[in-house]
Amino acid sequence: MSIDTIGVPDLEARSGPTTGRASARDRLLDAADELFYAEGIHTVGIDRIIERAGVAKASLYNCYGSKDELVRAYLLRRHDRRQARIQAAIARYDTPREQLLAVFDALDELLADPKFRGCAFVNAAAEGPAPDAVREVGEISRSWVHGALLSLAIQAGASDPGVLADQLVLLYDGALIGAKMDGNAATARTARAVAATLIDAIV
Amino acid sequence: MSIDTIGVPDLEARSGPTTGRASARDRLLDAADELFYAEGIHTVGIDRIIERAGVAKASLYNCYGSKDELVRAYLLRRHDRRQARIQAAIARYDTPREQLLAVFDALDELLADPKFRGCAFVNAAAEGPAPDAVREVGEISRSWVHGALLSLAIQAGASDPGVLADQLVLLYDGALIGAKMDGNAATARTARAVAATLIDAIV
DNA sequence: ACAGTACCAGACAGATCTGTCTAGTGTTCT
DNA sequence: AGAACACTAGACAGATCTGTCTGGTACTGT
Repeated sequence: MSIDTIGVPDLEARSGPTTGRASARDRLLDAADELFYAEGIHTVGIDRIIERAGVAKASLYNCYGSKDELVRAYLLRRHDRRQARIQAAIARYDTPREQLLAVFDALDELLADPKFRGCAFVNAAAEGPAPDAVREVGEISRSWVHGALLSLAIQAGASDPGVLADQLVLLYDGALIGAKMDGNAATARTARAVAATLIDAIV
Repeated sequence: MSIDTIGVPDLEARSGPTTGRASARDRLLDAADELFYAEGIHTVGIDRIIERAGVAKASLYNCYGSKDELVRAYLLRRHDRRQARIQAAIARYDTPREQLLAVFDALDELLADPKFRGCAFVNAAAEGPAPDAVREVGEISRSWVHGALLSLAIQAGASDPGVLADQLVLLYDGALIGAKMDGNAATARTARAVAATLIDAIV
């Protein structure tokens, strides 16, 4: 007890802006992110999360109100990361063609991560009749991806950009599933190759 | 009670070969199939299954030993149906090219079914760290699909049939996911169109 | 100094889960 | 008639789940 109490000021001096440790809210989100993604939302109970976060149960319900809302926060964070990853990949290139293919390069990196366990939105939706939070955030993320690919397809001068975007989303999904189910990280490169064929054919 | 008892001989006269009602084992598998697929394995408890099957709990454990083994039977049945569906689609055509595309026609029919809730194997795997039964049957089914496509790709004279088979599996997976997540049954036709492009390009 | 805030520790309620066990019913085969 | 069999009904154990509530600690701003 006293050791913990003494430790806090040390951390405070070293790192954060105001508080030393991350806030209970942030630690909860970190723990939820790791556990939900690795083991599934249904499988992971509140108790495991608060234990890993080093947080009292009351704090969880103070910060998030319910498990469902914690799930929403978890998925929103996953979406933020996906968005950032794809935008960063796109930013590395200048032409729409290269930018479209860069999306699959980013996917390739993702699949190579040993912590990869599939798409968080697909996994969450597959666990059963999805609560509102799961459907809503899933829809947000999927339509964002579709929109990003559509926008690039238009810039690439595709004759039918809507069709191309649908095809590329299909490849994106297929690579994610294949990598998860078969443990085969090469699916992103397969998808990239098909994408290149489609882009070059349709433009 | 007596009404049920009287009803049995009637059913016996009408239908089944030896017994009137289907056996407890079969009724359990029917109930498990519907409930697990519609709502998820984790979500559906034993009690719901035995209630729908009209079967005593002891009978479930007599027939299957555990919930996990019932899950295995459920997935094996799903695999059998998938196999039958694809084989039937292939049997309708003569040329390998048409047969490959027929796989996606069969998929199209599947997605149009209002009961469609995604791929049972993907869903089961997404619920969390998968028990042996889930991993084993999932692997059986996925490698069977891959093998079927590979065999057709060889017959079609593809220069690199392994690559083509990988690409087609990717499209198959992508269509399944897209249809589930976006409620868009058109993904099978999108996948079919891409498949046609790939087949015609590579052969 | 003191109120307010953020947090921790853990008991508790009420529901639900898998799996076991007892006891009894009805049919079939010999 | 009687043994074997498949099955039903439901209590029960033991674990686990979400969410609430009490009581206490430590730091912050005034």
